[in-house]
Amino acid sequence: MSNKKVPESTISRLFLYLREITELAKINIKTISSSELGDRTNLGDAQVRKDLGYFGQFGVTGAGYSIADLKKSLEKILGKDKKWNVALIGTGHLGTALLAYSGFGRHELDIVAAFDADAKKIGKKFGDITVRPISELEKLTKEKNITLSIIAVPAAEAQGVAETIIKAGIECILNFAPVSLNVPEGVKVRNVDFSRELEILSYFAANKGNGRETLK
Amino acid sequence: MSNKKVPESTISRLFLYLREITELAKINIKTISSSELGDRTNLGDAQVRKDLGYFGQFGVTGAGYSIADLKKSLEKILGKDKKWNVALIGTGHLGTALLAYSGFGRHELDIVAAFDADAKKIGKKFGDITVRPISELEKLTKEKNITLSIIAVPAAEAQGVAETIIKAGIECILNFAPVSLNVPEGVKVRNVDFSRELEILSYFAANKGNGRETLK
DNA sequence: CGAAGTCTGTGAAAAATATCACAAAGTATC
DNA sequence: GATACTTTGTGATATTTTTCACAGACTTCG
Repeated sequence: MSNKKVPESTISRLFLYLREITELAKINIKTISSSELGDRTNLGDAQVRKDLGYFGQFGVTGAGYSIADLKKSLEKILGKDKKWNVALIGTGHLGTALLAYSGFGRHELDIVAAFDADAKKIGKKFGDITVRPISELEKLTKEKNITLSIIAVPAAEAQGVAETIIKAGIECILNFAPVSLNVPEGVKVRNVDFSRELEILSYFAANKGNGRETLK
Repeated sequence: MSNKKVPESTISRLFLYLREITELAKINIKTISSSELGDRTNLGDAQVRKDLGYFGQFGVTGAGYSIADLKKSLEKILGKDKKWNVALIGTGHLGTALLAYSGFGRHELDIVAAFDADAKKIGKKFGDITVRPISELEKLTKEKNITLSIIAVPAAEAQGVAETIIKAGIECILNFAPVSLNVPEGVKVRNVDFSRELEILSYFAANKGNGRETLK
């Protein structure tokens, strides 16, 4: 196991590998080679081995990786052996879609509280979650041991909400608002920005056939 | 203007710059320096200048960039002076949230048709869009001049849907399903994967304070 | 108009990331 | 158990991307 800094892109790919072998485990496949896994994720064999190499030696020379073992190791590395409680701020169209999104449940990531600034939305129920005023965020964070947060509010409010989140003691933010958040050192933000992604695609559409389509 | 290949990350950041100066234009600010713009986007002045440098010279030495001019130039470069028609496939929670999402309209990106495999959803109306069976995708693509597509279907169906999209002649896909799509050369896919983003955050939460938090 | 200050554009350097390529270590087969 | 394959783990290399740093160009102000 190397001591070098692990690129964030490696972490991101590890989740991809884990996702893939979880599917394979379901259909009872026992082993996989780096080249097979590289093909399935469109990433190549060397990338797979390099990424895993940051965390140890998981394979058997000549035979590949045991799916059961690799799955267990990746889950440990990626923190999937623990449960993570998530606060959702903003219960508009997107927020409620996220509440309904089954994908999170499967992954030991659990939205345990929802907040909104709009008085009309307070008290609304989504499954077993009741929408609360943002003023209660700090209290709930302590009570429910919340470590992750999702910002799904309009752009204009996102920075303020981020500050409230940080004051409440949460240090990880998934931001859906299309703004660049300013946060202190130590706070980790990841942005999900649909319209920008779609815009980037439109850039490629605009530049098809003028020599830029090979852009990578 | 350099002839070198433009990194995709540059394109992505150009949209960020454009977003920022569009806000500034609204409040009647006339010029901005690379360092100011770099601060506002948390990207640094050199990055701003380098990114713009791929496409030409837009600034005035000693004075910075004219916001009106830069805005116009970026819009041209990024294809925002044209209109792009988008097909949405999948009208579950996420799909309907996307239909309702006002962000797209503002950006010359327009969802003009929605499709679903579920017979029960066919005919449903969202605003002025009626949900259609996927079998009509190809026809509608021609009729409405659709160039971009959004996949918002369950993971298991995403690959099949992608193939239908490509057969219909659409070459740009924004994929919300948590799978690695396999597409032929020339087709551009971008993935938006909430649960992975949230999982990556949980990795950081899991590794706070053990020397990995400086990971970048 | 000249001096002091500001800010761009861009090569060069550094850092980060991905790919190659191969020795070493295993497996499979006969 | 020897031979032919297969596949890992990892230095070395290549590529990509970011950051630095400064000459040259323009502005501002007295």
